[in-house]
Amino acid sequence: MPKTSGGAAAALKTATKPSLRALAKRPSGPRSPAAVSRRMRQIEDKRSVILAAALGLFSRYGLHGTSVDQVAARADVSKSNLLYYFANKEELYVSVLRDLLAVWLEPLRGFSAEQDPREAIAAYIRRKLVISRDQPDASRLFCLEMIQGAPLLRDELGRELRDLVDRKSEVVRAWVAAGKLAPVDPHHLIFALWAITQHYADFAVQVQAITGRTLAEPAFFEETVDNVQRIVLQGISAS
Amino acid sequence: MPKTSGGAAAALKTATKPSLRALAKRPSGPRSPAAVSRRMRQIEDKRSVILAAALGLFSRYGLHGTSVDQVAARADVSKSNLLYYFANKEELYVSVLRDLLAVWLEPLRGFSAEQDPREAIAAYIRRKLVISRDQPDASRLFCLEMIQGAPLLRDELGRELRDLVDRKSEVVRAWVAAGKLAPVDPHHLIFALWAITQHYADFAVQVQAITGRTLAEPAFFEETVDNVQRIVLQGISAS
DNA sequence: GTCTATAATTGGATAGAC
DNA sequence: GTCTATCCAATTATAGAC
Repeated sequence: MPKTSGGAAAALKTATKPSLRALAKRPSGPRSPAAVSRRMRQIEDKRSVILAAALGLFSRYGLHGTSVDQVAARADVSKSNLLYYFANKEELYVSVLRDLLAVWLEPLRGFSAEQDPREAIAAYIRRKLVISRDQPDASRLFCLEMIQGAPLLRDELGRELRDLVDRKSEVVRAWVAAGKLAPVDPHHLIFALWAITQHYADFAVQVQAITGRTLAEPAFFEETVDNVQRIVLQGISAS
Repeated sequence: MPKTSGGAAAALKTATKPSLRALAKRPSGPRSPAAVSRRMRQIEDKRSVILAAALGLFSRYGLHGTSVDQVAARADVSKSNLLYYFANKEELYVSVLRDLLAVWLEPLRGFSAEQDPREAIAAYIRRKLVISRDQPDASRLFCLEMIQGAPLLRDELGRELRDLVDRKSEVVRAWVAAGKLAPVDPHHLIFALWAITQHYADFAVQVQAITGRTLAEPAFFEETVDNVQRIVLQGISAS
């Protein structure tokens, strides 16, 4: 296997910092099979391990509350080795954030005017709560970044997020126009959906302090899905 | 006036660090009129200025993202002077947090079983949104602290918050039992109310990026109150 | 009470050997 | 690619004069 590493790997071998920096900037999407040499796999794997460790710490203690040393320790690499893969602390932080936005926006893409709104929204609530259960770190870091004014996501917020929300707002408007939904402002509806579902990740400590339970418990998870769906869809007025 | 400062002030004059430390620990509630000498007023005033400055910075950048120097600069005192009033950075931070919990819990106390649930909840939503509009810093810092696992509020969460929520949950249960409210779990309802109303403070940047508006605009504020009330009370299903 | 040093520590980042 | 050693900047906190 090592012998099969061809031109790409050889080229990478001579290249040191500069090419690695270029690599670092590429978003971690799927790559063309030809480019996936064994060496590049190792590099990507290590980057992933570091990114995962960084997410766990940044999401709890923030950028300034986390030291490079701590991330390195959790990823089981040395500090200087980490700084070989990421030029500096901020680049590491931004790399983590970048991967986040995709996860965050994904569920909303599902909405389309042909769907039944009640089913679509019920499904959306469940999907978001699954994320709050399985990826609370991602949710928390996103929240942290927002609270701080999202200095590093501001540009993307202005574009990607806004575009998506605008498109989905049209879907909601169409539902309302067709009489399939009570008259509600699309923006406020989307905010409500985001807020309630994220709450169970961001305020997990509070939820646990009050109820004594977490989404990790299947029974509590289902109970939560059911209640959130009912509140948003039916409201709480007596029928 | 200075001459009227009697025994209490004189006692304070000789006492230096120790007594000031003791003073620092006292929660900033109303004090007996006799104890409010002119000197103590000055001390309390200065503490308040520092606390306000600290809230503004901690709520944006967190404990570690804020330096004592920055707080001092914003409060218009020197760093060492600040450290005369607060033993260290953490004591300052905890002092800010302490004042917060009261603000945070206040609106919920209003609930009582005799009220009409729809009116009570509508009023609650408005009150919380007023806080999100007028005291977004408080909301954000509270959120920051929760995300980090509330290491400094954990104890109080376990008691004060839990007790209050338990009592108000009984009120909600009574409303449901009386058929005045659709069957909903009190905890999830309270979480939903908290989440949606806080969202406009904590995610203000996102709200602004998407809608181009803020709660500071009276029209947008009223529109928000109206939509949140409708979503929670009526739900979004077509009637 | 307030200020001017200054001590003491942490933590990000680099240099250079291997 | 990885490590050790080290530099350097930023900050917390204290000492001590006024």
